[in-house]
Amino acid sequence: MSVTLKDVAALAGVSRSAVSRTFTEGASVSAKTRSKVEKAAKELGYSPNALASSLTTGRTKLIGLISNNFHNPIFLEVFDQFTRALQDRGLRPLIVNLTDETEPANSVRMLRQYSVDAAIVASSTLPPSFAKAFHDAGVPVVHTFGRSATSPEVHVVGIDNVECGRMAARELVARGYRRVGYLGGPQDATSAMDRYRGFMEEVEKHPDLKVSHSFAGAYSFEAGRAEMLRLLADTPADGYFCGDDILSIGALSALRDHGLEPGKDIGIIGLNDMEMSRWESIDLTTIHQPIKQIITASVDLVEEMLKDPERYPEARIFPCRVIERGTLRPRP
Amino acid sequence: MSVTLKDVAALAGVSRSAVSRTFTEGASVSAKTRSKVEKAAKELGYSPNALASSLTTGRTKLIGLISNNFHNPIFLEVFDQFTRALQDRGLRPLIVNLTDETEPANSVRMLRQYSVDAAIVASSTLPPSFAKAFHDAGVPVVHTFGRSATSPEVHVVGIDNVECGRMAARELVARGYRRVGYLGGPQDATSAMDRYRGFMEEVEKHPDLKVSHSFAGAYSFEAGRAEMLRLLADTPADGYFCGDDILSIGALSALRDHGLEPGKDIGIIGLNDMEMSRWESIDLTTIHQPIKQIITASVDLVEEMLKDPERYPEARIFPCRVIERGTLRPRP
DNA sequence: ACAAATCTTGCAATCGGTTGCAAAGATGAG
DNA sequence: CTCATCTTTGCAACCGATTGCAAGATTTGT
Repeated sequence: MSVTLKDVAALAGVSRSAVSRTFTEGASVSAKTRSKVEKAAKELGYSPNALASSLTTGRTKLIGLISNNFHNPIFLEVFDQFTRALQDRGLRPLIVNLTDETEPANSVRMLRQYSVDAAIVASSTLPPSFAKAFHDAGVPVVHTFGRSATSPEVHVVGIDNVECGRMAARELVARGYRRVGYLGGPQDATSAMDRYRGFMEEVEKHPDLKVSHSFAGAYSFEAGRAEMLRLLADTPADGYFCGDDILSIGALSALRDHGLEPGKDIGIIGLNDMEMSRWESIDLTTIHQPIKQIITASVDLVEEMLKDPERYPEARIFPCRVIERGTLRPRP
Repeated sequence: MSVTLKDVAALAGVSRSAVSRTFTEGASVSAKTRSKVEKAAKELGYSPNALASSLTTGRTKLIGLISNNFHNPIFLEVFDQFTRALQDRGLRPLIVNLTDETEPANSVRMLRQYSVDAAIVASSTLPPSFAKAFHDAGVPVVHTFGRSATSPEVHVVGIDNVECGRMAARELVARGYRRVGYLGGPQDATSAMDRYRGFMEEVEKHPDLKVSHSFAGAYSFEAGRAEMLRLLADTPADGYFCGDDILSIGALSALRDHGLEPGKDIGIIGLNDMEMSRWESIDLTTIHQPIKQIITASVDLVEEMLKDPERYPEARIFPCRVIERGTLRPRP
């Protein structure tokens, strides 16, 4: 079958310990032994069994990557970045695709069975308690795109959703929209509610505004489109903050169906700045979320937790900024 | 730290073997022992260490999932389906994100270090030799979206790309397009070349047709758009087969920029039928690739290989069909 | 109630590595 | 050249499980 430590040791004429040591960083082996071992290893095509060694070292370099967002195209970018960032640092992503029914306890158990060194919960819709379940089970965890808090119970990396809500509201107001609406993600998503809070907080400073809000059933094209179609059937607002680019794109599709020109007849501002928003046919004005930095920071935190598991939970919140494109009328 | 077999055995007052046996299917344990053990296990919150047991059983239930397609939105659907299909059967996906430089040897080594039970290469752009490298290293492998062959060297699941090329050509001809073009993916992608072959084979039956072809730099929106813009600068064809929906969508964007109406001025037929193609603003006529069936079949094959590693390589090829939408003029 | 057949159970070896410890070897100072 | 010091090495125990085997416990048949 597969070649083991013992085989290499036999061929090289040294003890198993010697072989083990040549493959572990910073162990004491003479140059002579090392070269004998390396020669034998190459000859046999040996490579150490990571799982077996994890038994004694207690480190698997496996990182659980948990998400429930397999329908928002932004998550392909997220997975791309996460998987690369992890493997660049010698860590291996073990994916968990949360379906609606899966309860936290299940994923926690599963990831513990595989002795993951840490877990990353990548979702803006899961509650802080979900991430906390890992922490409580002794699995270091960072909640990426999680709810920001001044004293979080687990590491959180993401943006200030409330502030983004305000930012969007300010932007609509500054461009002279007077009937403004919030079109958010599902009401049980923490991100949707936080963005809503910020939005309302800001618009309430302007008593002359007419304000409305509604929530789509999911962060998806279809949900955004359906919700906007519903709004258009009645008296719509003239400027909307859509809680996510994919909702915005759905909403844009609804507008065009009604022969309305986005940015002229009705304004839309999104959130995320995903690749697609840049497409000429979409050209969405949106709030940029610095995905790359967020992911790098998340993986940084994972590494730091591996060094010091007792590390005090921290929130790393990144600033967002408005990206000017074609779906809002210009500032006066 | 974490609770082990021994702890449970001690608390339950039985041997370690007894505990192990209550947790392994079909082992011989009396009802009495079993209940004692289960009680103790629950009390301690014990769950067996999958990695430790893999040492003796030789099964990790880890499946390597290897891809280089992190920019085509269809792959979010693919990942969604794969991860669910695997975890529904108690298997765990270990992701490898192939960047351009990564050579096969690296991923093979890495996955062997983690003793994956099998590997799935999910890519239409990688050559058969890539998948074969896993096979040669003793890792059971299935190449999903791989090149179909009558006697493949490894399991292949996918579609007949040559036939899809023919199908697209027939469709264009039947609808009266006389100047037809192939706009394919990168030339080093096997799928792009196979689709090209089929397309040419079919159009060459009609000597009166004017035929052209070109290849985009990647399977991406930007590449499709760029290539179509280039074509429009000269004398474009009147009907195109774009080798992938995302290329098509890029091409459509280029057409609209030039004030051309897809389906009227210039016809486009894609391949994949990804979610986005259904969007009203895109409404792409395309060849449907049965992703779900392909993935289910791939995971089926994985399971069968686990039972019988010597299984003879097999190609499972699924039929495709044209989905009529708005980017080709109707058949006469 | 007894022998034979069938179940259960614990012992101990094993999977592929790692690591503390003490002995052996190398190096340097005097 | 001797002794003290620092490296290198192999032994053996261990990580957390599984499993063949033989002994002990139960069940079954008569």
